Amino acid sequence: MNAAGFAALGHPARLGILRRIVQGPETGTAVGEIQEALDIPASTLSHHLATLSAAGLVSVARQGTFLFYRAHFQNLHGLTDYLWQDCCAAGSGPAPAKGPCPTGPSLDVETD
Amino acid sequence: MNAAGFAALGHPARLGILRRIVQGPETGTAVGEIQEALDIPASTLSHHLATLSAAGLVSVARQGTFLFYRAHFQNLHGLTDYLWQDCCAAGSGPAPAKGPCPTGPSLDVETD
DNA sequence: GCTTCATTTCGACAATTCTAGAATTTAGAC
DNA sequence: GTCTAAATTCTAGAATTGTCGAAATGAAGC
Repeated sequence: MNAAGFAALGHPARLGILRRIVQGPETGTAVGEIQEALDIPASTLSHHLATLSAAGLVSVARQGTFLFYRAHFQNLHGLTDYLWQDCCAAGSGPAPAKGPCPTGPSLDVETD
Repeated sequence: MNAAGFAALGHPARLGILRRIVQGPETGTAVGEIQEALDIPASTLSHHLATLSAAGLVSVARQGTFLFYRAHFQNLHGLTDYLWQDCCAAGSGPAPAKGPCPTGPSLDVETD
């Protein structure tokens, strides 16, 4: 189950899609907006969104003809929580230990 | 670059391998030990270790005929740091906010 | 040098994932 | 009911990843 979550993040396009969703309004981001911003063919985008959704990393809600995708933060947290439980089990390195909100946005998704 | 890291975690076998390495001694875990513990054919295991290594999640050192794999915690941290910078950029949900070492080991890798 | 052990590389096949155009579904407006 | 817009599903080909036995490599010990 966790592997599926990481696998869903393991593609530059999906990382970019998730980022767009995360940085969008809390009410969700429409597929068309993502498509326009990232310039991905609609069917390909839909496929990636389905992968993210199946992994529980995003949720979707319809509003008229639009579908709004929102980040599922709880499951995103769960994913890294899992990783740090592993790390801490080894007693190695001081875990993340980051405050509620560290630096800020500064990510290169397509720098792959 | 980050996508490769997540992709490396995106396979149950590799998650199990990493877990084994992380929970092993800080000096590293020999391939043979991992193989015996997880019962994976040597060539398959080697392939997965190469993937983890290419993603920078583990490092390797030879000692005689043995190869000892160790977790590269800095890069593991970097991976989740990346994720939380994304999340925080949205101003949503209180980031991980976990102390240095939370609960403990209690993971099901193969529960997939 | 030969042997043995630990691990990787090679090679071949199966399985999965990625991509994207075309057809379809869903919902609202007239 | 028909039209239009938004997004998905269908379909298929390309590309990548996963699996694993067999052969090759690297490092000791004799």
